[in-house]
Amino acid sequence: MTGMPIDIAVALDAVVAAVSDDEPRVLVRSPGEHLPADALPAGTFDPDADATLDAGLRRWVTEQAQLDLGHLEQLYTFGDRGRDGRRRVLSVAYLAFVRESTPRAPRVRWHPWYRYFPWEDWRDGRPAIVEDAIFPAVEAWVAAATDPQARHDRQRRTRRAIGTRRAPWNEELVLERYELFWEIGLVAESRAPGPMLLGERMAFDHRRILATALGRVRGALRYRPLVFELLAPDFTLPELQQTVEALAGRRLHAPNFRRLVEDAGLVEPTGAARQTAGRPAKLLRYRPDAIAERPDAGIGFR
Amino acid sequence: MTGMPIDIAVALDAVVAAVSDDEPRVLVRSPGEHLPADALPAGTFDPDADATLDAGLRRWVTEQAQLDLGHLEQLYTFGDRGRDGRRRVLSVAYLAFVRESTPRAPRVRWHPWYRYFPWEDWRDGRPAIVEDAIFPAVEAWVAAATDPQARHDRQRRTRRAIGTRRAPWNEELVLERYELFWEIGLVAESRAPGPMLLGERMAFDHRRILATALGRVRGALRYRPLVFELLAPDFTLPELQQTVEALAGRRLHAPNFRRLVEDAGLVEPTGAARQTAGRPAKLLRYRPDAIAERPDAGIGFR
DNA sequence: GTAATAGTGTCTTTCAGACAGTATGAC
DNA sequence: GTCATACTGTCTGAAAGACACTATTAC
Repeated sequence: MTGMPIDIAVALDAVVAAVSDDEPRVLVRSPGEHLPADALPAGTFDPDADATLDAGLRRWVTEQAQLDLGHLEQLYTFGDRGRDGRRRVLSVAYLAFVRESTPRAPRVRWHPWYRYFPWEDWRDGRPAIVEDAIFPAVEAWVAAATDPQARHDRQRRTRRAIGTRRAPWNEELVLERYELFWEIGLVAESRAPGPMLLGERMAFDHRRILATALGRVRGALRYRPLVFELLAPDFTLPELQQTVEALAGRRLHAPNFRRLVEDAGLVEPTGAARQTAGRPAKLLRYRPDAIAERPDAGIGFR
Repeated sequence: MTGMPIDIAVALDAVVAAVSDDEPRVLVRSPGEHLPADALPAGTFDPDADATLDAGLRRWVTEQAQLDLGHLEQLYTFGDRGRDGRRRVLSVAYLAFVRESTPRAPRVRWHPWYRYFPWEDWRDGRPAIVEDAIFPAVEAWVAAATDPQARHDRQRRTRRAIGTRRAPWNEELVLERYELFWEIGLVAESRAPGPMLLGERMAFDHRRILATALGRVRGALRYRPLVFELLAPDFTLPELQQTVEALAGRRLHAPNFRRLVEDAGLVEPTGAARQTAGRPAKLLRYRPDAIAERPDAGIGFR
């Protein structure tokens, strides 16, 4: 009834994220033989070796990066035919967080996430690349549509992905933006890359997976206490804020951030303090019970 | 570097949802040979026949139910070893919406969603099953933990999944509840089912997939204009409200609902009206431009 | 003292929930 | 007129953003 069995190679791809020096970083394998550009840690799923997909993924990451993953969640399953030009047809992508970026292994490194997406970091205001490169290129693409209906569709898609005067830039639509740029030929991975290429390229469709991950992280930040997976057990409120800002890609208002976190009951003081250049900051720890009390506890900034 | 190719059978499972007569319904295959209980439409993914996972899924649903799907989104990929006791080890689940529940095919029927989850429908207040069956059973399970640490963990998990005085029932945690009941033996699919079994059973792990879907729908309702996929092109505001209530599993305040929908700019009047037993209701249509203007436009009820 | 960073109090706007009341149809 | 359903206006309270201000360190 459900057809003859057909066997397919299944890959597991890992987006392993950390934040250090206020910079979101992602674990990548450096280029080498068979690897034209940076690639995510990945491997084949072997059901005989691993009971679950999670377990298989953890095993590959340990093997390739000597790293034990903390929080792990499934991202998306990509199944385009010949998506990476090889035999593999299905790949299940996962998103993982680790507390520190110290562990290393040969051929693997922590790379700043925004090198692949320079247009996504608005912490110092709107990046020049948006004004100088993206808006003109996308506007030209919209204008190039001959059919009025097609032009209207492009207009709408553009407005959603990169905003306009009326519709502001939506920081969560990372994937929509990347796919738009891919289609227009603004990224090296495009089928027909144009003369101007944005950001660093990755192997296969790994930058698309990374875009999916960044969008997911930004959406989840508000609703779930994800950030704490990236911080040391003890941290200060400014450190927490800077980590959130790094991932959200924009600045937050410190007094309000403080109130949001405290009112949510997400943290408690340890009693100690951390030396800084100014007034010392109180050390805090995460209070896991918060999630039981308020099931949607996150840092509800807008 | 990424290991020898290993081939795996990949299944596609479809949760196809519709709302008719104020009742959320899901498309199921009726029991028969090789099918011990209701099952979701499903089939094997064949990359030679279908370029994408989506396309394969649409083909299977068309074949099994003579039904063309509208909106389709990926739900989750399940990969537990021997999850359905047969050879298949991976299954990619999708969620689809259709506007009407008219089309049919042999051995396939529209079944009320809440038959599988009677504890999820709070439209007429808290269901008796929650008070009479679920709370006692879960409390007994918590109390049965000998280790104090284990008891505390069970306590916390319970509080999150089904609430208490302080923590209210969270309508989105459908999967957490189902998994809790599965573990305690309150559903027929459990490894060790107890004497009391809640809701109708399904084949394989399909009820778990259905729980994932219901949780996803409830979460997405607030942020994305999903409901309109389930309604005829013209509809009244009360119809819209009842459809949302059916999926959310609870009643909403009509005046506020009206304001939320109108302020979001999600609908516009067609000019016509629908006859009812009282004052006629104005007919509306969905305004797709709303999503471009306010990218997070949904029906933001709490 | 100044500079630098951490932290507090309060005003204002926004928005969702409650509720009282009005409108328009069938009978 | 009554009944039933659709729709409107207004108050209220919670929460988030802006902003002015205070606190505690190093120098």
